[in-house]
Amino acid sequence: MPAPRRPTDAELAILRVLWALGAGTVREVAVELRRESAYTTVLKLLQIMTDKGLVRRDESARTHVYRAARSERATQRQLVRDLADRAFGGSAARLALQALALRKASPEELAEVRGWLAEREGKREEAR
Amino acid sequence: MPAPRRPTDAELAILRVLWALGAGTVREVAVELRRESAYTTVLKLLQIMTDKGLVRRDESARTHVYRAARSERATQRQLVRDLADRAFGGSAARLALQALALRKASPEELAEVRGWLAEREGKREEAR
DNA sequence: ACGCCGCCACGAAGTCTTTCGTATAGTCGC
DNA sequence: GCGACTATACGAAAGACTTCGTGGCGGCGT
Repeated sequence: MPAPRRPTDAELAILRVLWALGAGTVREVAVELRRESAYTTVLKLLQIMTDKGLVRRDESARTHVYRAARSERATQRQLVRDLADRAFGGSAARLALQALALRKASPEELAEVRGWLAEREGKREEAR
Repeated sequence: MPAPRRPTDAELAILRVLWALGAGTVREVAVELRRESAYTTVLKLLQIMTDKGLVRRDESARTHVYRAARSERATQRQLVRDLADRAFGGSAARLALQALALRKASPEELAEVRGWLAEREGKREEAR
C-alpha cells in the first residue's frame, strides 16, 4: 500500500459521518448527509473509497457496512502535516499559531493548549 | 468579489514563490520551481490565477509582472479555517493542538506559542 | 407466485486541475 | 530587413472529482 492520498472534500464529509457513527450503511451515511447528496452518489463515493483503501467494507450481510480505515486522529495528523508543508514551509508550529490567532478558540480550548505546553515543558525538564 | 476559492496545490506552490519574491515574472517563478513545471505551465497557471483573482498582473511592460493578490497571512488564515471546518468540526484550537502534537516543533517555535498565549492572557486580565 | 422496494454495480456526463505544444508577435543586434 | 530570442495566448489532452441515472438482483408481503 503506497502513501494514501489526501482525502477529497466529499470523501472527508463521508469520513466524518463514519467516525461519528463508528460504522454505517450507505443509507445511514446518506441520511446523515441529507440534502447534500443523493443516495447513489454516496454509494459511488464509498465504492471509490473502498478501492482507495480509505474505508473498509463488511459484505457479509446483504446490506454492506462501512467503517473508516484510518482513525480520525491519524487522518487529522496527515492533513495538518500536508497543510503545513504546502502553506507553512513545513512548520506545524506556525500553523498552530495561525490557528490560535483565529480568535475562535474558547477559554477552555486555550486552557487545553496551555496544559499541553506545560506537560511538554515538564518532559523537557525531566530529560536533562 | 465573492469568497475566493481555496487555491489548488499548484496555485499554492506559485503563490509561495510570489510571496517570497514580492513580485515576479513568469520566468522568475518558473526558475524558482525548476524541475517541477515547464515554463508554459507556469504561464497558464498564472493566467488562470489572474482570472480567479488570486494574483494581480502588471502589464505595463512587455514582460508582465505578477504579485499575489492576498497576503500570505490572509491566505494561511483562510486555509486554516477551511481545514478546521472540514476536519476538526470547526474548532481551530483542536487543529492547533494536533499541529503541536506533531512533535516537529522546535523549542524556539514552542516558545513563540507560549509567548502568544501569555500575551493573550495579559489582555484577558486587562479586560476585567 | 408476483410485484414492489431496497440494495449494489456500472457507466457516463460535467467540471476542475494540471500539463504542455503550437502559434503569434515584439525586440535586439547586425 | 532578418534571424534568434524572448514573450504571451490559446487549445487540447489527460486525469481526478463529483454527480446521478439505469439496470439487475434479492427478499418480503400478500
